[in-house]
Amino acid sequence: MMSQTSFFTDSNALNGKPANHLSHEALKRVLNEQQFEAVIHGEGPLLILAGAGSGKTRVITHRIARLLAEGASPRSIIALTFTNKAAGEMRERIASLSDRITSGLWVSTFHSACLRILRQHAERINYPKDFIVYDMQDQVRLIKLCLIEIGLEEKKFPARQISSFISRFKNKMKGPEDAEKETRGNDEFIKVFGMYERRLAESRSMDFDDLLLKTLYLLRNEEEVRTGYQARFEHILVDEFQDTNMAQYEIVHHLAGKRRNICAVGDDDQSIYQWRGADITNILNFEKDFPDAKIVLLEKNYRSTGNILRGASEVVSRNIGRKEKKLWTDNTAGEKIKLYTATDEMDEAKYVVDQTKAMQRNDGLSLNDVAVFYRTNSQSRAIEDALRRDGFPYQIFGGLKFYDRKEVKDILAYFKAALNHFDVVSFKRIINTPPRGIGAVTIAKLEMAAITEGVSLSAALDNISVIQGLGASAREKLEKFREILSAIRSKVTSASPADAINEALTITGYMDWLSADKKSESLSRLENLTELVNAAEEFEERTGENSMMAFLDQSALISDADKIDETTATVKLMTVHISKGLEFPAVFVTGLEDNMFPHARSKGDSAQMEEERRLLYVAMTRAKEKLFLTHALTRRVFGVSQANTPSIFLNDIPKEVLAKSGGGEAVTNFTSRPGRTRTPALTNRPVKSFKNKREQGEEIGGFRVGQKVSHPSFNVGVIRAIEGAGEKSRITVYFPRFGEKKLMRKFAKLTTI
DNA sequence: CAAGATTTTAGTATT
DNA sequence: TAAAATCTTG
Repeated sequence: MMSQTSFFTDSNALNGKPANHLSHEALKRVLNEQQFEAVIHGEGPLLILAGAGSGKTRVITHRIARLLAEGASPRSIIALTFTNKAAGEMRERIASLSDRITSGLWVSTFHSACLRILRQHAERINYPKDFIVYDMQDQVRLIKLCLIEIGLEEKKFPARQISSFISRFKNKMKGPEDAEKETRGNDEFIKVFGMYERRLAESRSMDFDDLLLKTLYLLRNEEEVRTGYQARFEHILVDEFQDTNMAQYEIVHHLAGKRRNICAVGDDDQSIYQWRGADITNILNFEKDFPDAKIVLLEKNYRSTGNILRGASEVVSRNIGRKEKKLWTDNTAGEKIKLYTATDEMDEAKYVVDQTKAMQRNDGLSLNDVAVFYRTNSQSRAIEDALRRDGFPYQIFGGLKFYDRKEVKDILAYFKAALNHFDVVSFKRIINTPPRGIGAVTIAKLEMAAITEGVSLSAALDNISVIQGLGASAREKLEKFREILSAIRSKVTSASPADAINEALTITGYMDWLSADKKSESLSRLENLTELVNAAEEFEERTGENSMMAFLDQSALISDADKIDETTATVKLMTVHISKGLEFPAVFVTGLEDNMFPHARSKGDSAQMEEERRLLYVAMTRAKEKLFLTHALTRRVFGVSQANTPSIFLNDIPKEVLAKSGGGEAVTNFTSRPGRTRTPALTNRPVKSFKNKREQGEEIGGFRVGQKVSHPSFNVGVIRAIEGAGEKSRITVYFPRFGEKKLMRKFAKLTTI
């Protein structure tokens, strides 16, 4: 996928005589000087700063192949990536480069490597070997349970937000005690955090952060474990190092031990997950932690044309606090970057379709060569509609994951609850799903019994007589549920995952429940459940595993982006985040508007604005030959048509690499400036260049500047400005919670108050 | 208790 | 707009 064609075919051609193709001479032929140095570097820490498209995956894979050729045992090497997709790709390429048997070689994501370690040694930290992995949804559910128990309103303390706060602390290896010191005055949060950690442990479950933290704990405190892995892993390679968090860094450190054979590869300009706890200092401080580290800079870009590279570099160069680097390329300047001003999101989508059509016709591009990026998932709709209208097949990535779907999670929850009877979240999820007449009151009684008896909910259920004040019908219903759960339990051990799931659909009554419902939604849910059985079958075939636990583990750790289908020609639609690590001959980056990209929520925070900028850099550098940037003058957001000015980032693309089109009359407030003018990125300055701006107090069509208005979606706000009159007039309103919005009067349902 | 009505909310999501 | 959360009613 990230191949530089000539090299790739080269390595295939050499399959017959692999011993030679990893010699210095041979390597020199397929690698540039810096890549070569990185590949043959011997013992000791190595940091590879690899710009976009500079061939970092090739360096890692060649390095591993070379280590193997030099006689290193496969089991002495571990390569850590962030996605399953990256891991899979890497594994494949190593296999094609190396003639050695690579079994025993670990190429996996951080999380699956940790899970593997933990399944091995869980008992040392008082967890059963069959602990459950909680995904984000489970995590939020558990937090909700804590909120209820503490008596906090979810309104004031949104569980999702709390979960990300908690995660941020855990990412920095901090617990509730540390939070207490750092968030003085936020007693509620500390309370929830504390209870969450307790309940999680009581559930014998681990969230994603735990997978890292508990592994780290093992490595730190269990000498036998630590020395065991240190002895084994003589070489550690870490990809996307800029996106590691503190815990991951520590894990790498501990694994490396005294040998310190760490090879870290990354690019600070491509760090786009800081909002999730990625700690860019890991890469910026590598040299401080390893003063003797060999540092290799990969600055030659093989992917993009000169113009694309130039435009992208200028955008990211506005960031402060980055490692200065000068990406360059031998490639021709190529076509200019095209900038299209659309009237609205439909026009934007039409442009995408028209240009795609033209490229197919004139340049012989396959639909597989075309990708459309956007900042937020909701933007995909207009583009989907347009593609569908013209009969273009497309695939969409991101959004709701298969394993996150309600019906899939429901069924899997039965197995989690069956495997681990301490798992509260799963138990509560299924006790009345499908509805079987067990309501809040009955559950409360069951819970009460569990607490007074000091046992799990599941254990209390198995001993119904301990439940106080239970009516005859409630008892009967609980009894029935108990039977269902125990039937599932017996299937877990007696049947393969696919068969077990298939039978669970009947045993639980889920199938009947959905079939009885005539809504089309239920139909698609049924299809998803069939798909789940298929997925389990496929899993068994692929891995040779037939334990339910293994299937559950992968369901928690896998994502949809892993299954990009290359076989059928489709246009690929995805968020910019998902695009990282991919490349396409033709790329559209859409919605380049103020408040969309950069996103409204990032404004006023310089760190977040820098990340938005890097995000655009990542997006632009995915393109090999053709890059289209689009922005729309108005866009429907949450059902309201909103006028948007172009993204300020566009100002930073030199005009000599740009070709503008579209928009015509209305391109205001946007001038392309070459050179190094620094954009004031941080201020939410009022929109300039209003035509016919009204003075305070003057009334236009029932509205005047300074007036308070109410909006169905954005609540109460104050009118800042009114442009134009009649049908076309636009009103700029400041909403305290949503910021400044420029609304079309025609559409905005504003009422004066 | 559950279905239907109403209200609320709105980002990105490698694991 | 649309999905999810919450409230209302049978």
